[in-house]
Amino acid sequence: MPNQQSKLLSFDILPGHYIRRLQQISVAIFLQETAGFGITPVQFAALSALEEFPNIDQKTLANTIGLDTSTIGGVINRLELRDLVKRSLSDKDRRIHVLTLTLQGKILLEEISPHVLKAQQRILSPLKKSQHEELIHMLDSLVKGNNEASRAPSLLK
Amino acid sequence: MPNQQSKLLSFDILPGHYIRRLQQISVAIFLQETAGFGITPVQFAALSALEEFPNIDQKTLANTIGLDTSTIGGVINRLELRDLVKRSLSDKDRRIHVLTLTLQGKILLEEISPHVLKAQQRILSPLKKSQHEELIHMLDSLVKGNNEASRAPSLLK
DNA sequence: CGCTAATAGTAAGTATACTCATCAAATTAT
DNA sequence: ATAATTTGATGAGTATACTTACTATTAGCG
Repeated sequence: MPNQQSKLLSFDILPGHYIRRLQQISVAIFLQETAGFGITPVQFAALSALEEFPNIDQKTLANTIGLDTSTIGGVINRLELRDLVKRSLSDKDRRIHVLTLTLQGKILLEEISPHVLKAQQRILSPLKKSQHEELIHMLDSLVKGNNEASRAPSLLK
Repeated sequence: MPNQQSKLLSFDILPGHYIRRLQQISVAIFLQETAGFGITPVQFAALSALEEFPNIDQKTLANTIGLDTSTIGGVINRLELRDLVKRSLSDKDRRIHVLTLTLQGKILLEEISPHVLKAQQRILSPLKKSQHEELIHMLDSLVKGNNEASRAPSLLK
């Protein structure tokens, strides 16, 4: 367990610090387990979401996986360059770019899935099996309970 | 709670996805609560670590807060530009840049601390008080148990 | 019907966070 | 002591992740 001896806040006992470290670790394990595919966690989320909800636009995809429209543009660019995703202009609304998985995208998604699963199990491995559900439940509460904070306007001027 | 209907992996039930979302939310709340200071979570961790361990070098600081030496360079640059940190060459080993908090850095750290604390409480607010300890304990286990997986493993034990 | 407001996407700028390559300085090995 | 290796720091390159500003297009209202 963490210790606290300074009279000031010690960064290393703050939830925010744990969360940041855990995110770094989670990404590292994902990349290790899926090495050779050249896919990042965000790219996997994008492909996975497009498999579940085909023909959605960039804005909807961004909302689905929790990104803003600026970030999703770059993600889709990289996936399009590798022919994993097709981006086409909508006829009904020419502002909208409709997204679909290509055949290659679908194949990659199937091939990478067991490795992604293994990565997730590795991340949770320090916990007892009984704690896995508990953790997921808490993370779910935290994300849903703070959802509106996620893309709030910056007050840094 | 999450639902799962696709035959493939659904990204939104994976721990990695929750962790990434929680990190985004955690940063957003930190920036909201500390608006006006213009300090990021990583910069706060760096200042806080330098308060606790003065006169350490960049490599040690990087290990302490869980960054690699490339990333810490930029962080220190920005803090140095704002006169919050002083970087000086070591006499004993001229490869080493020794870091110290300036007076301004110490003052900022004191002033920002209550806001950081409030941010942490806000992040945890969707959980019951009794679950806070439990979550921190699990995050601690996950980070320590997977510590070597990260490319910037922390030396904090 | 035309003007205004809202919306989808892009672009530029900042800040993590990593990789690999490079450089200078220090340490180790022969 | 010189050569080989290791080490601390930097720089280039890639990928999130956000901001504000801007363009193009559509929708809403009088």
